[in-house]
Amino acid sequence: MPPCPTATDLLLLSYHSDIMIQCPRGTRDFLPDEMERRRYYENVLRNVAKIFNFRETATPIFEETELFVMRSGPNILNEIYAFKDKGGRDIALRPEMTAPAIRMFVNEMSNEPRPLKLFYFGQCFRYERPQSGRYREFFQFGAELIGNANAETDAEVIALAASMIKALGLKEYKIRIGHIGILRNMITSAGVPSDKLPEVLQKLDKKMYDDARTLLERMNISGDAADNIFKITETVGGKEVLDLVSNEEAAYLRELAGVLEAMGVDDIEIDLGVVRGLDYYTGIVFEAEAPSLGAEKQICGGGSYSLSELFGGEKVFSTGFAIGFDRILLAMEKEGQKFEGRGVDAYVVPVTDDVRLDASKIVSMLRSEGISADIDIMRRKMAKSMKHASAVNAKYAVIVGRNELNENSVTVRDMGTGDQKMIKLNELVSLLR
RNA sequence: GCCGGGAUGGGGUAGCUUGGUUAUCCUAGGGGGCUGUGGAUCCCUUGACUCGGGUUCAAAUCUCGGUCCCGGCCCCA
Repeated sequence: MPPCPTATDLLLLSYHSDIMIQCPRGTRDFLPDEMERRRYYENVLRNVAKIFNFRETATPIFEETELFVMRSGPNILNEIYAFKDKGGRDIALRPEMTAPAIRMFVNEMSNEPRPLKLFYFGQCFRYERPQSGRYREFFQFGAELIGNANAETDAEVIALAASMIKALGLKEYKIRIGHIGILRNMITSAGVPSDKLPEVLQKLDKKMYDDARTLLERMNISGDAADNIFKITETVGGKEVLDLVSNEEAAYLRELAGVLEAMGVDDIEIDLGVVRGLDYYTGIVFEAEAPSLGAEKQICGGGSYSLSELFGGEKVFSTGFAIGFDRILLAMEKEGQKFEGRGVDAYVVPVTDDVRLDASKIVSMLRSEGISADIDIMRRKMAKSMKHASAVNAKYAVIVGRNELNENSVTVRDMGTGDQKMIKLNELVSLLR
């Protein structure tokens, strides 16, 4: 190992260094084209949220580590970026945004008129092995509806998620809705003591039916009852599948399906076998997946929960979800959805060097009128500037030459069609607009 | 954390099995010609073997390790 380079060494190196620094594992740079695309779709999501009267919030990118441990348990420490800051505080980059949103609600919004309809967009961080659709820095779009535990609340949130996916233009996807209590209720009424419930649920979640069967046999559950439980675990379909179960959770889902139908949300399935490991989930659970994505195909996950009392607030029911922005963009790309960048509206081309100041005045005038405009600053010759205008996808070339200026005019060339004409300077803005 | 496949100019690639001249081609970037007009064409030019060790007279090529990417497992709050 060579000695640490001094500042001077680094300065010398920086002149032309062989050392290349790359993005840290699992992170990405976004170049202008990609960024334009991302911003566009971010705003599609924002607009849908606003139409549903959800309002945008933002919380810090890092929080006290304890916040996430409270929500998800100490094991989460293995999977997040957590560290001590220079003041000795335990800090973590946020791995999700529901806990921060509820913290914000408890701290600062608990007296706001209910319901609260909040949404947010931002990056989260998880220390996991990256693969397709899974990054260490990733972007989530999320929403929380804090108010009441009822079917209208849940329907509002599910309708929002469904509208967002639709608005993005994704074609192949499935939204499944389940209720955390259906299986639980069934299993306990079959005679499983409640302290054994988590163990059984875990086996079912991992589809280890043989293990589950021996477990149930040990508790004197009949083979028929076990078979019935396994069947329900696997059942997904339209709302008619709810007829297979007669508990109150099924009745709730039926009511929810009715509200969704009234709202025109028709692209959902009922999944009777939903299981969640964490116990702050109180009712419905839903998720969306895009089959084109392979192993990391879940693009949206949500449900109703009660977290606020964990963070020192009153007990409030909420329903929320998060969309995996990177994944859903990836799915759209795989479906062949193209995004066309806009390019600059006007590219100002001085014909000769002696008109550059006049060209600068013109580009400046266009900008002050709110027209995106650019000008040759490489001191290129005219032909090269035209070539450049074409390369940067300019809509119009504004050609500034001595002939034009003598008539108080410029030549405007439509770079798409090649048509061009000379027009007076005072008509330029209205023509470009 | 585990299993497997990869990494060659800014982007896309040939070469690797069988080590051997100046590392192939396309594209992109910069400059120039066609002498006030882009997408065409021609000329010049910039620019790469992921990093480190080993084997060898000689390594992009063989070998070991690191890093990063990709597919899958685990996890998925």
